[in-house]
Amino acid sequence: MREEDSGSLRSLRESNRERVVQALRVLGVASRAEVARWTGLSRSTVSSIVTELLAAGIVVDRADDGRSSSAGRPPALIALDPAAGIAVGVDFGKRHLAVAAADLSHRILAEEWVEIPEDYQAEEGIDQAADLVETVLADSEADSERVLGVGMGLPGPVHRSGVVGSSAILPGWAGMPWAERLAERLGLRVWLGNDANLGALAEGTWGAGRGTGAFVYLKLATGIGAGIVIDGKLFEGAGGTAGEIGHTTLDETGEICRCGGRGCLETYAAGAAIARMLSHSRGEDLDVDMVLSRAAAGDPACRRALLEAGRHIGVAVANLCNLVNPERIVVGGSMGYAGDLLLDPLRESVGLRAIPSAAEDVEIVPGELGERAELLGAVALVLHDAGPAWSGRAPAMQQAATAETKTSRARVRS
Amino acid sequence: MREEDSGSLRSLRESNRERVVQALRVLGVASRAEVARWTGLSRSTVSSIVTELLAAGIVVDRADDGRSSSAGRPPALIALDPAAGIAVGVDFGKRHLAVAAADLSHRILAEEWVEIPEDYQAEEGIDQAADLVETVLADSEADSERVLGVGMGLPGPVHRSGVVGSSAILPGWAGMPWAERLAERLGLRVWLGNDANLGALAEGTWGAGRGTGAFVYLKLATGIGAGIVIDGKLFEGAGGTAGEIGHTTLDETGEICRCGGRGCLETYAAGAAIARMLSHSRGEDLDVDMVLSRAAAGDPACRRALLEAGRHIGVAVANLCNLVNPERIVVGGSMGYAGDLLLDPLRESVGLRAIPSAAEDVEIVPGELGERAELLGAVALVLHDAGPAWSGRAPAMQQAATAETKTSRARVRS
DNA sequence: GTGCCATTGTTCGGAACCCGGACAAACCTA
DNA sequence: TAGGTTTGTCCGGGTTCCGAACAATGGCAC
Repeated sequence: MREEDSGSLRSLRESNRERVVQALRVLGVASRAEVARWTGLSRSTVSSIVTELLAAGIVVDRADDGRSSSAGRPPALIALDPAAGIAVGVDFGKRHLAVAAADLSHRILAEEWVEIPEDYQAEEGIDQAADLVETVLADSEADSERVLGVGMGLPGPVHRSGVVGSSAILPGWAGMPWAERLAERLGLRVWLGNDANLGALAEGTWGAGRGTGAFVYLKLATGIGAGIVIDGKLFEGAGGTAGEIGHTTLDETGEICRCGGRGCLETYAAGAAIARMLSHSRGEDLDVDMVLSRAAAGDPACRRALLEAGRHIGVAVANLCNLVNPERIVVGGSMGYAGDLLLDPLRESVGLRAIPSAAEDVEIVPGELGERAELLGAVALVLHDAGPAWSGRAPAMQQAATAETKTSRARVRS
Repeated sequence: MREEDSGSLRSLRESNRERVVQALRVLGVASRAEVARWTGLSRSTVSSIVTELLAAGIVVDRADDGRSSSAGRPPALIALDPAAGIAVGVDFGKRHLAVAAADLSHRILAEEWVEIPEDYQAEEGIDQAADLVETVLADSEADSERVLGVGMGLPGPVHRSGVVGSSAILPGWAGMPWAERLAERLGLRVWLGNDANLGALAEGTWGAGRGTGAFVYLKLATGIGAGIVIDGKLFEGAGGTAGEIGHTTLDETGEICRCGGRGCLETYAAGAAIARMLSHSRGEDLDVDMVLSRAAAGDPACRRALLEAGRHIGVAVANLCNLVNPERIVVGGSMGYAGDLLLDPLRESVGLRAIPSAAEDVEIVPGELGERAELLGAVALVLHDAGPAWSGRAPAMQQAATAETKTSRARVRS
């Protein structure tokens, strides 16, 4: 048992408080009774916790919602106070940089998306991101005191230590703790995450992964990555780099990959590989987006390329299904928009290669959040990880509650 | 939130009680103070819980352990009452059937291991297992009232529904809920598990997987399977069939595998495949054990076969490391005994093919429990899953505690 | 409109629980 | 033998959850 205080009454209260917040995160606007039903706690307990949260300014009354009231006393609606915290998300891509600021209810307050030149260097990237964060925060008119922190998504392995691993997309970034740099530059706390993991977080919270016990988010873009979510929690593995499906060996004698392996999936089916292959055979300079739009328009070579990519990806996904046996696979990333042009051969491959029970258990669907999945995930990363910061605020919160409550049954030791 | 009663005081007590039991499971014989330190609970809480457990007969005093006492009052040692429950484990292999009975402290009371003809049918297997369970229970002189249940391990995918999937080892078993049959025959509750998962459970509890955040048990025998343990809990996936690494596609154009795929790892490197290959080239009928002993004796062809198997397995394990990023991989199963003859090429393969950070994070070690891993895991399955049965007994337990305690501060409503 | 009903939110008492401190017990060392 | 140390128990204090009772509030039947 490594938890520091689990088992105590305090931790029980804390987990119940977190549960109420989670309920409001999911329900949006709700009455205390609804929260009680959702959490399984009694109305009295919920009432007590909500009183604390109100005093702490985490929750606010929401006068009325215009909902048709049923028989009985009309509920007093509450919701998370959007103004209680601002989370910033930063998403680095191969050629784009996106930044968004959102409140606790996940409403996006301001957002920026800029194209940046390929193969930009890390320093430039960080600088530009910092500038953009400042712009976005200014646009959102957020109280700077309320900014909880910044979530930063990178397309490559992110080790638990905070060091970025070698990546096919951002080769120059390896080996340095760039999150710290951004944190220093902005004076804000920064959480770092792999882009596929962040996409998984987002799709699992608001998108196609909701309500599953185990699902995998597959990001098909310039590179190929995956994020594994188990029981609503991201599974990151020992070092934080779980989900690197792009380096599944498809052919032991294949092309040497940047990762040091041979015949990795990425060398066959990543956006970069497809574009390179078609550019070569066509003699013109294509990128993934062009391939996708031409395929949609009916270009046979581009369709064929997607079909083969789907099959190749399907082999790796079949392996994944055998190993992880997920309930659902959510496909996102720019190539995910190819729809069934890519998904059908992928499904076919999985059906042929995964063991029958695993193939039957899994459902392969496109993502619901589109190209903003990673960005939303970066925001979610802050909201989830900064959530426990409320427990840091808890003493103050309880004092506030005490001051508010006349019959101060709750008191704080020191 | 689906838990029925989590968040309440009762559930807190229950989880603390379970924690104390878990501490005793791990520590064996211990003082209350040691348990308090291990669990992080206060001495008073532990004392109170232990009083309950003593009254319920789950825990007993262990007069003295002959341990050299340090300065201070000598501890009053306690331990789980071995007589409080008996768990039976059944392990089906390709050519063997093993049954063991163990007490709560995991001491094996009786054990049987019989060779059975290859390709035995399911009905025969179940019958023979039932007979053997009865023999073992008789040998162990166990009070039949105290038998908690039977854990049953099968070498093939076991779906959550209880239906056995198609397996290369037990082809005739697919599609039927054999656990129910055994349960009816014995009049005992039966838990069903995949053999690799059970091995993982065992190695994670007592063997080479202890203390890891995420580890994988790799069973290399007639077939190849894996069990994934995350935070001490078995990860089984949506349908309960996670870990089927044996059907990783190594070559899309390879031999057709029993599972319906092509070029699966098992067709290259499973014990059955190696034996078949060598038998063919030698013109004599070899089985895995013979290959292993000859390799150990220096036979070059057998050594070569193991080397190549190791490399092939390494490819699939590298994929697994990329996806799951485990901290450790524990290799068991009969082929695991080949030691570095197999593990060195396996490690080499992983080093070459897994992404560097994942390869650095992982440690590949042989299992510590040998051929009994699966059997012990079957026992552990019962002890873990029947553990919560104590909560069913909890009311009685509390009444007992009340009767025992003079100043009965604890009371029970109904 | 009036009385009944359903639902909600609050409050209060009861009970369960954990913790810290006090204390006796028991052993070791000097 | 005295002092120190660790252990197990007990008690008081404080926290927490729950159930029941109650007031508030609006819908609905008549």
